[in-house]
Amino acid sequence: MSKSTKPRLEDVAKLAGVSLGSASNALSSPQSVKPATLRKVEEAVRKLGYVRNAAARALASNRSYSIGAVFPSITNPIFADTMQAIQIEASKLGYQLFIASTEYSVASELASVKNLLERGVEGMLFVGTDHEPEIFETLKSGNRPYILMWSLDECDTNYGVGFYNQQAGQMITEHLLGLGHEKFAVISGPIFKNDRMRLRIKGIRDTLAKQGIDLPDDQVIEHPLTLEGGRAGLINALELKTRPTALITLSDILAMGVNAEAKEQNVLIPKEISIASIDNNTYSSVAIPAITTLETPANDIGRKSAQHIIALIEGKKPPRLEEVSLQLLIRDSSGPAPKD
Amino acid sequence: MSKSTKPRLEDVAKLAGVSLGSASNALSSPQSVKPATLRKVEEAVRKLGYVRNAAARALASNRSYSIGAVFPSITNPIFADTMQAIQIEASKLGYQLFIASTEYSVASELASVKNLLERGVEGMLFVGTDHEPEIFETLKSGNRPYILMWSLDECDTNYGVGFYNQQAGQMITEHLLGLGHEKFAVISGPIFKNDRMRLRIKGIRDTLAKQGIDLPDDQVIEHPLTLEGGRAGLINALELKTRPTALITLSDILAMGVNAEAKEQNVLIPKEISIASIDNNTYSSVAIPAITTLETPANDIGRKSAQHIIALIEGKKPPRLEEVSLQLLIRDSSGPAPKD
DNA sequence: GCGCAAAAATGAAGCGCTTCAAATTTAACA
DNA sequence: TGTTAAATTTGAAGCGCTTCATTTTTGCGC
Repeated sequence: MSKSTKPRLEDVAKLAGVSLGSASNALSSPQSVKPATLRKVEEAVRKLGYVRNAAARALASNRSYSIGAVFPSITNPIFADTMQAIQIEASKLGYQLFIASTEYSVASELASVKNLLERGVEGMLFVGTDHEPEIFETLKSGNRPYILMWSLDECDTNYGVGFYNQQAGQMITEHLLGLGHEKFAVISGPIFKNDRMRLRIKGIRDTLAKQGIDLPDDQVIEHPLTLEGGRAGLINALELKTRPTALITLSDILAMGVNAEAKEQNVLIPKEISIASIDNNTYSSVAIPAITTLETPANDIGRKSAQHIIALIEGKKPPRLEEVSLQLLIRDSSGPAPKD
Repeated sequence: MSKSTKPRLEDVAKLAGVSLGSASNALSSPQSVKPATLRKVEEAVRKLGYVRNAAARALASNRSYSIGAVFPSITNPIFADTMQAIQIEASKLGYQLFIASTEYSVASELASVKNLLERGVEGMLFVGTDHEPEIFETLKSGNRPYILMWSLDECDTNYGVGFYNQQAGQMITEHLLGLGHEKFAVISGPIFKNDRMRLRIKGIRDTLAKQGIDLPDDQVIEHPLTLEGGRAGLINALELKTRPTALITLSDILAMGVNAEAKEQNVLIPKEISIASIDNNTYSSVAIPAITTLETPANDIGRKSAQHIIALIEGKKPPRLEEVSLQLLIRDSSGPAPKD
């Protein structure tokens, strides 16, 4: 009894003794067939080991029940949390998530989008606002909704779920200002085409300016978003003309690198230099010293984004901008400015 | 000039002045059409903003050029690395990766597999060997190849890419034995349906047994794979009848939790108790103390798995078992057994 | 039991592509 | 230039499903 070829819905229908149309209805809208029919179809499905063919379904119905999300990186834990939240929520609502990652390469993003579009995703999620205009044009002309996650600052007329990165910069700066710091430096991830970094820096700079503190460009140190980036950043910071007493890292992984390098260089945190960060990834609470950071609710962003994009797909009207709340977690890496 | 409806390949063909078949060939096997034809088609594609319909392609060709991977968790950095490596490699070879995550729930795995199968994946990747037999049966009857990642120990006749977890257990134990330790405890993640945990424990137990050291069940402490799990594990370990001087955590995240709790309880690592782990995730090198761990090459596993599954899909014969190499990274969390 | 509206089932059309046998064009060589 | 084989192109069939206009069955009130 060899299953030479995969059973089709027609085989199911035949075995169940119903028409193809009824078999289809039984699977797609069970409430529209008689219980007896449903039962017969379900049994035939089981007997045959029938598996629906999503490609045929998508082709015939012009629906794929899938959404796409493009991330800068899969391995950054903060995005992993968001991905997970999106997946769980989408799955609850009957949608499948397709993930693309550009590994912070701008060039490949358009290619990823096209690929997802070919795949028939009905809506898309992006991180941040800095993307090739062609991407948005493609989406719009294809009539596909999309949502920008994380950054509300420059969402323009797009849908967004996230927070204001400038405000994030402001909050973390005010914390350090409140501790009496006056000499600042910032370690950022790559800034090109990254609105989160750009706007956080702007928030920091503006907040400092209000106190009459200048943050010249050379005090904003740019490195890759890795532990090594953080280490290199601290080394650079220590070589600055005026050595900072407060160091803001724009992502926790940089802060962890700073921690590690500080230990090697025998720099005391927070005695000599305070570190404050933005993200709150899983590991920053157990870093030594534990990192003071602004929690950006990656989970909430993912969950809400999934809800909103699916609402848009289904013709509903979610709020255009959804703001999630930031929370300052004061831990051990920040302290009063040293008095010299 | 409204694009009322999405352009089809037929529209492209018409605009390019070639037949539907030629247009298809131009896109799928460019070398099989004349350069002039190719050029005309490409231009028409550009003019129309044509996007291929993967569903139609898949339906007509019975190929989806996609693979599926089922992970226990998206957020564990060790799996994130593997996912990333698979994606990069698959993409290079012209395949798309679909990721499913069961969040360590056995029940949902079969559902995930069915979903991926509906979606037309041509091959699948799993973590470990402990899966519902029904999953493998479904795959086999559907004639879909699959590969088991991470665990070679009990691959039976399946294809596998990974290492021997028993050997991993042995290696980490021998390191501690070499430091003179005699009192051991293990903190494991959930063991049910998790061959990695089970086999690592067996490796540890057997190695200890050879030295005449017994590892009774109550010295194997089971907690979720979280920082909190690690913390709770240390607390349990300290309450054991014979307090261990050597603690093996079966995943780095547990070791980080132990680190954190040890600090709070004023337990000195490695002076009073040595910690050795298995994984080497991104963050364990900067933990304080830095965690001695057995590096399991998550990237290699991902890359090789992608290569092998695609080889299988394309009818080639990759090696049935591919072993990746383990490396002991001795850092600060392990040291000589205290002499009392 | 009858008639009628509502519910359920039917079956054929068609979604947009690939494929392949057949037809046509090109290239090679005498 | 003529012939033939090789290289291209063509166009129709069909992948497995959903959909929807029709037909058939069911349920209800009298």
